[in-house]
Amino acid sequence: MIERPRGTNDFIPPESILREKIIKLISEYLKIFGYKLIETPIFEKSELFKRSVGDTSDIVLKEMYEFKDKKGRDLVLRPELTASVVRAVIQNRLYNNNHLKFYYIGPIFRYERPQLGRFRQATQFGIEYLGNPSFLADFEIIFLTQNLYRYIFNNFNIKNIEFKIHINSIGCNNCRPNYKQKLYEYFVNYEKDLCQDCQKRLNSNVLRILDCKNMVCRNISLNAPKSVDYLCLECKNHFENLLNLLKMNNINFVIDNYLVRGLDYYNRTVFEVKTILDNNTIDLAGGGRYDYLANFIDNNYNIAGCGFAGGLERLTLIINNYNPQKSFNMIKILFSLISEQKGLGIFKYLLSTIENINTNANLLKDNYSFYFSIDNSLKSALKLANNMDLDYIIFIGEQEIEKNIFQIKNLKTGKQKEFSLNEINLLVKNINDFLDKLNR
RNA sequence: GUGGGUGUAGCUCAGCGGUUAGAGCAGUGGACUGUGGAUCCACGGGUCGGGGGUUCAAAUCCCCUCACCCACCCCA
Repeated sequence: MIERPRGTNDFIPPESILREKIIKLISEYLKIFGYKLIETPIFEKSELFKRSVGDTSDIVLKEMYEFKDKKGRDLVLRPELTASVVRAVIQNRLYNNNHLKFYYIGPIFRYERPQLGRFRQATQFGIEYLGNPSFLADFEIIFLTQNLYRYIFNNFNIKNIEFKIHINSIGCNNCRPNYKQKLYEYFVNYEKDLCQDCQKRLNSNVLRILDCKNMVCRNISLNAPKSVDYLCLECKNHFENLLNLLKMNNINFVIDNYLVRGLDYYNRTVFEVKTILDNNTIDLAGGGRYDYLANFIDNNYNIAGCGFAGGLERLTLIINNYNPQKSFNMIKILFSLISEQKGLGIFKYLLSTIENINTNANLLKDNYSFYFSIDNSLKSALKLANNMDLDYIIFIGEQEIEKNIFQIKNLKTGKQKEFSLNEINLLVKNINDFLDKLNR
C-alpha cells in the first residue's frame, strides 16, 4: 500500500463538504469589505522567505520544503503567503494604489511533526491590506479577523465560543534597537539559566526569548523590560489610537507583553487569536503590521501593510467540536424504476427526469441531490434508499404505469402519495410543491 | 528535532509465546416476487503496518523501519 506522505490529508466527505462551505463563507464575507482574491504560486524562490520571514526564524531555519529544479534554481514550497502577496504586489506594479486589499486561501507547507490541528500541508486563509500606514488599517484587520470568525461560527450555530485576541506592539526601526538592547542587557544576566534555544536567541533574536514556553525562561521574562514602555512617540500614538478604536468597538483584547511572533517582518502591531479546546489553547490566527516587508524583498520599495492569516484545519477542528453535524441539510431524493421487464418504455420517465434536473440545476442547487436506480423489487429499492439515508423515493413500476401514476414516499415519515404520470414533467421544476402536497 | 502512546477483518476492538487468529457492528445471500430500518440462518472477508532476529513454536518477546495519535518546540 502506498500511503499519503506524512502530515498530509485526504479530505473526504463530510469533512470536504464542511471545508467547501467555510471557504465559501470566507470569500463572501471578505468581498463585502472590498477584499479581492489573490492567487500566487505554491512554490517560490527560497530567497523570498529567507529575506522576509527571516533567516533566524524557525520556519526558514528548519521547516521549509526546499528543492532545486532541473536548472538548479533554489525553490521552496511556500511556508506562508504574506511574503508572496507583497512580492506579487511589487512585481505587478500595484503599489500606487493606497488601498490594496487582498484575501487568499491556499496550501502552505512546513516540515514539522504533525499534531492536533498541525500538518505538513496546511491550508491558510488570510487578508492583506497594503499601502495604508494608519492605525485605521490595523483596526480594520483586527476587526475583520474577529468578525470573520464570528460570521463563520454563527453560520454553524456556534454561539458563546471564547476566542481571545492577544495584542502587542513591538515598535519600529527607531525604537526597537533600543528596546532590544535593553532586553539583551536584562537577559544576559541570566544567560546560564536560559534554555539552550534561548541562549542562542540572546544573540540572534533576543525578542523571541519572550515567546519561549520553557518555565525557567518564562519566569525570567516576567520582569523583563516591556516593549510598550520603549516605544517611540509615533509607535506609542499608533498603538494607543488602535487600542482606543478597539475599545470603542467593543472588541475584546488582552495586551500580551510576551507576544512577539516568530516572523521577522512584523513591526508595531502584532496580534493572535486564541481559543480553548479541551483545556488546550489553540492559535486560530495571527497577524500584524509589516511596513518593512516590501523593503526586505526589494529595497527600492516601501509599502506599508498589515494582515492576518488563519488555519483552515484548526477552524474545522473547532467547528466539528462544537457542532459535529454530519449532514448538510441537502434533501436527498431517489428516483427509482421498479421493473423486472426493463422494457425500453419505462426508461423514458427516468430520462426525462434527468433531463429536467439538468435544465433546472440552478433552482435545485444547494437544496437537493438526486440519485437514480433500477430495481427488481420495491423492497430492494427501499432497502437501498434506507441504507443511503435518503429523504424521499420517487418510484414508477408496472402497477404505476397501468394506473398512469407515479409515487412519492417520504422515507422519514412513511407518508406516500400518488400523482398523475401526466405531471411527471413538472416534477423537478415544482419539486417543492410536490413535496408540500405529500407532507401536508 | 525530543518524549509518550498506538498499528490485528470495511469500522470498533479482544487475543500478548502453544491447534487452522476471534467478537460486535458493517457486507452479501436466504427466510421475504410491490412497501424499508427488526429477527433468524448461512456465507464471504486477514501478507496480525513492513523488514529482520530469538525460539521446537511469534499477532504475542527483541531490534530496525513506516504510519497514525498526543505532548514539547514552533506555528495556522
